[in-house]
Amino acid sequence: MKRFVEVEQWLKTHGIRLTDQRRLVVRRAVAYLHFTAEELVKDVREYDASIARGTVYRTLAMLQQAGMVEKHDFRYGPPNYEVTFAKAHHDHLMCLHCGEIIEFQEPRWERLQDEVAKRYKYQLLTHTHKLYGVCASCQRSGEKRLAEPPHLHVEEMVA
Amino acid sequence: MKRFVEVEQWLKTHGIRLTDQRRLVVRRAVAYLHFTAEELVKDVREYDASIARGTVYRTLAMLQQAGMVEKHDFRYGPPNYEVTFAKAHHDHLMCLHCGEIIEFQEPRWERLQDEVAKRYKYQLLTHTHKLYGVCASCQRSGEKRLAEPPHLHVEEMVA
DNA sequence: TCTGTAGTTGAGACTGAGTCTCAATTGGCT
DNA sequence: AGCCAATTGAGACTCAGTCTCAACTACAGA
Repeated sequence: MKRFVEVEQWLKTHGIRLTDQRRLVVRRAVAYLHFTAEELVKDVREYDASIARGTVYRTLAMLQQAGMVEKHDFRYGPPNYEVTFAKAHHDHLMCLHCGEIIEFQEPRWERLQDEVAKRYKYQLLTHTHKLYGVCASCQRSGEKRLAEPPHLHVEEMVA
Repeated sequence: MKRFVEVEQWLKTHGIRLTDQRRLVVRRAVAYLHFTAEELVKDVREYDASIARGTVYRTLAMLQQAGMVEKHDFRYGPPNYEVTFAKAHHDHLMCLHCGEIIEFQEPRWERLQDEVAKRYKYQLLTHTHKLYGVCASCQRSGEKRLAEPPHLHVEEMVA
């Protein structure tokens, strides 16, 4: 992971005032790949029990605004956040059994999209493209039950 | 719209027991293009004030299960339901200013999807593909404010 | 380094959307 | 017509997220 100073610098240049709470939220966020707001709330509270839930939500909204994280509505459970800082655009493929999320790029899509937008005279701003299926290993284990919301592992705090 | 008898017949063959409440919910649902659960609750209550909110949600879940409606998570507000009874697969293009939703088909996508799924050895089940932008008329009127959840018009009860 | 102030925070009440429970009711097979 | 499993209404409950406001704090400027 990038030195954290870089991220802080970047936040400052985006007019974001740095507080201890924000530093913590951002640090913990970058330690994840995908996470839900509530998971992050729980996680940061292990480092600072007094941090308010509202603060986490506010910070996430701010980071999203600044383009550092993206909010994704997957099919099950609450929205998932993803840190996209210095990351190329990609779409998602999700396993409905184990909740695994694969990110992939497919430039040919982007072209088709532009075509569709032109067809309807839309000025395209964003898009979401999500594929849902069953991953190879779940196919093998032949599980029957349907997806729980994807589960995350807590990693160590980034220095 | 199709004669309602047809729809009822179809429900029966899908093992769905017909009750007055279900008949009402289904009739009102097919009167819309896209609607949210709460909009439908409010709407059916104009015909039967005593209908329980839970009944509407249960019926929607059932119709979804049976493949008669689809649930879409658009970017703003609660999920949107769409009656897909006897309707070909399509994706969506939404205007972030006025909430207009355009349905379009793009078979070339389906092929690309299969390719991606194969690449990761996924068995593909479904997908969602949503484009967001600004429609031609909103571009002209140059509105600044961002999307309210799409707004619906209540149509007359289908006979 | 100090200060003023606009921006940020914690706490907790509040909201919206959806789920659950359970006793009472009902559809539809026989 | 009678039976009983499925369905319903009512309302309590949950979960995720928002809002309010007094107290606190980052940081630009003196």
